[in-house]
Amino acid sequence: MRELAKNFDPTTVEDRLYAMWMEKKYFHTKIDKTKKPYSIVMPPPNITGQLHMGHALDNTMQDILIRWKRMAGYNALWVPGIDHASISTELKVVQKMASEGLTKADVGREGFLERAWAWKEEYGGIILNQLRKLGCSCDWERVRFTMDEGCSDAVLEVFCRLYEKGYIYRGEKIINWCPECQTTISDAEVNHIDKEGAFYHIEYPIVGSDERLRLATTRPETMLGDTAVAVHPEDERYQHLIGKTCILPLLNKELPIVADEYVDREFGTGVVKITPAHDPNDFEVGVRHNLPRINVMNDDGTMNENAGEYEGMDRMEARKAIVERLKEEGYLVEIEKITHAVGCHERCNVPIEPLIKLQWFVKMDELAKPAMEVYEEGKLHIIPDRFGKTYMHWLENIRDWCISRQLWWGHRIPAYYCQDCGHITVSKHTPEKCEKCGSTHLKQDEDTLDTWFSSALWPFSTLGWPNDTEDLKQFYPTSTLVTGYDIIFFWVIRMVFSAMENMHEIPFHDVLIHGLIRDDQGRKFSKSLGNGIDPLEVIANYGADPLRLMLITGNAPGNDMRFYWERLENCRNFCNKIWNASRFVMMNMEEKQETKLLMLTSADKWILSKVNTLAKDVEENLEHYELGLSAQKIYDFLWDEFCDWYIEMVKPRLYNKEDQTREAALWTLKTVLINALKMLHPFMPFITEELFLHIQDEEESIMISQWPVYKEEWNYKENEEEIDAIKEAVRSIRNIRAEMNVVPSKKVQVFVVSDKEEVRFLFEHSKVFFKTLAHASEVTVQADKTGIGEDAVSVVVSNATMYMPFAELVDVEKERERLNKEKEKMRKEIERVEKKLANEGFVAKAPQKVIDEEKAKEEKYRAILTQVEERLAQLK
RNA sequence: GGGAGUUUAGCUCAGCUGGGAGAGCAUCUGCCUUACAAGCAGAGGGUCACAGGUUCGAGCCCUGUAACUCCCACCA
Repeated sequence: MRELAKNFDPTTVEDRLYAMWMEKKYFHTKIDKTKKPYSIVMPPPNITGQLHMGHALDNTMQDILIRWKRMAGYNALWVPGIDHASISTELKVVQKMASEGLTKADVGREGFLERAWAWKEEYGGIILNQLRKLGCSCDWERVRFTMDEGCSDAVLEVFCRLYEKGYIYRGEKIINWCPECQTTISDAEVNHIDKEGAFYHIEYPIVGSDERLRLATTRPETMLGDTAVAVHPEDERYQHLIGKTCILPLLNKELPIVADEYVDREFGTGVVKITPAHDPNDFEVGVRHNLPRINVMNDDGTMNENAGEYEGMDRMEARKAIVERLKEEGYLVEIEKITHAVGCHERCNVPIEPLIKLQWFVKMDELAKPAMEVYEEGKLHIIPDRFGKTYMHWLENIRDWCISRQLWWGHRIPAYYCQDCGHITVSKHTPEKCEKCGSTHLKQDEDTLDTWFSSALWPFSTLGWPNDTEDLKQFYPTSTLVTGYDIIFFWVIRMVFSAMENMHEIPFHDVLIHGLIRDDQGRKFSKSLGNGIDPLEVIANYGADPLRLMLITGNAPGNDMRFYWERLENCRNFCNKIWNASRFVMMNMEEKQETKLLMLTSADKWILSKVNTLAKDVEENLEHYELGLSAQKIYDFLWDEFCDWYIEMVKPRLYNKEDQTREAALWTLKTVLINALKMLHPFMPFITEELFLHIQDEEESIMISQWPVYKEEWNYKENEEEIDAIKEAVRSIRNIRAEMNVVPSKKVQVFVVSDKEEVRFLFEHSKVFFKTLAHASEVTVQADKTGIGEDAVSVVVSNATMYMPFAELVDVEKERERLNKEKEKMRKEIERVEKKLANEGFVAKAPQKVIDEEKAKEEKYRAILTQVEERLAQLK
């Protein structure tokens, strides 16, 4: 048994223990058909990412579940992995090349990919190493990467299958274009940000009339692509204009005035300019009215040849120029300042440009149905359940998913275009010739797939699909997916429908959703605010265990949480507390323990009973994913019950080597501590392992030790009641002493008076607790007040009155006042209970248990009142 | 416009199926008591946002109101 340092120092244990766990291969999971499987696939962090608080929370939760299930005898598997993060990584590599004066065009596709892979090799694993610092017990022999061979194979397989079934198609539709990143993005990647803007009121002259049609737009530059003006079909103001034409200012083009339900009569002037090539709604209107689509912009956000004299200008410059010109020519009648939501790319915050492009899409309506069904049928659980609404709402309103990206880093779309007949061959393997005309002039699509396409397959691709692997048989569907609410629509939904389509089975049974970690002012962590807190720094300064505990306590499931250093310090202090408690236990176990018949005392049985109840509660909370509650209960048990009460109660027995119950005390200390440490291990893996290895030598690691379960033989209800009575008495004495400013060094005699024999028996055998816990010099238990002078202060508890003669310092007046206060309090309590018990409805309808409890209270209060009154009478 | 969440002690938040309001931090008092001052003992502090309702009983369930937050959405 090694000597423990006085304080817990995480830096000296964490790496050593992690290395030990690795070496003993505890993280590696072998398939064991005799055990029930429990599996989690880790949400793969981006290879561009650094570990942040969100990862720390997400992975702590997963590690808790996995460690718990592993100890509880499950065949527990946690698959780690990383995501290629197409767009972020591509940007990083482009940036790096830029510093060398190179562009993508300079190095070409092959050269670029070489650099990207090199980048991945260099930086991609960093975040996984950071997870090790956190203590994550993933199976590192199963690390996957979204672009590794197997995952890539799964991607191609799914693409081909969906294409064959008609769920993947290529079409010319209006998509979200990021002029900055030069790629399409999906609807989910667009953030609507409120921005200051203007509503430009413009007048379009009616052909063959002096009338002018006034309309308002936030994007005047797109008027160059207008191909109609629309009004509501039932709008009385404009009935006479429907079917006529108007003149598009600046271009002097004639535009039809069409009627369409889309127009809101109440909004603006009730007239909308229709630009099918630059607005999704206008696009729809264009389809209904067969309008031409005129694209006036280039991919980089500058105006193109259709913009006439504005060609080459940036879209914002063009806006200014056009507004200026409209003003000059008298078409602009008003500029109204407004704030409106502008769709921006979530990654670069540049306003997206709706453009019509030929892209690949996943047809969603059919695929979404099974994903909704499994939730509605209760096969897929979302915790907390309120997020089920987010899930359903998104699925109900889902639109086709644009999956092609104009990027090089990613899974290249397996579509091959025949240069002769134009036929598209979609195939996992590069086809030698066109499947239609046999031509060998084939050219593969240049685009890659949305990153989320591969992540959507993660639960089964990581287990070996499309091969029929043993891992899939044992661990699929996975048990729990842990992720933040901000990612439900990006990922969770896509995993569910992908699984339903390809596996015909849900990807996971439970989805555990957590919130965001914010700074102490409630703001999101962000680079621009510079308010980020690096988990690795926290770990270096405080340890991984305090961080983990802090992240999961004091927070309701799914709620956001603020990062407070004070809370972290408190968790660090808790580490120190259990460290020292363990140190205390060990200090007393120095000599070889003899195996005697144990004589358990009430205190021993009480704490055993408590730890037993704890096991039951913790299990129940964990089953319900109430991780924070279970951790809190272990914390409270260890600090309050075990340290503050049991250890203090047991000290005299330990210090007296002749004590008959000394061995029982040691055994109980050790047993209870080990049980509590085991329960705490999933939450705080390092410190619990370190202490466990010091305290016992029966098991080789806490990580693979037996999880504590409730035992009926440790249910000592009577002893719990006894010790509770002692605690109440001790607390009362402490209270009085503090109130009267009696210093701890002053020992005072205590008389315990009770006319009940069994109470006297209990106190007679608990004298020691008053001496050690309540600074009593001598304790006398008796049936009446014989020999107790008037100068004693009294304190009344449920089953006894205690008297303490303080000799010189008792002020009878003050004592009377105090007792009267107590009397009044009891009167009120009795009144309350009486009222309750007199209520017929209560007696008739409340459960018997509650009624009995109330009756017991009444009895107790009456007893106290009687004793207080007796004492008052004595004082006179 | 739709949906969700929040409102509990000075601050940050718990409170799991309705049965006498809790924690951490902060404040005040007394203690370096031989595991721990990163500690121990004690204290103060709350109309559980507001108004109704259901119930024998509501912080918890229902309705409405207010304030704040978040998500979704094509009002040009």
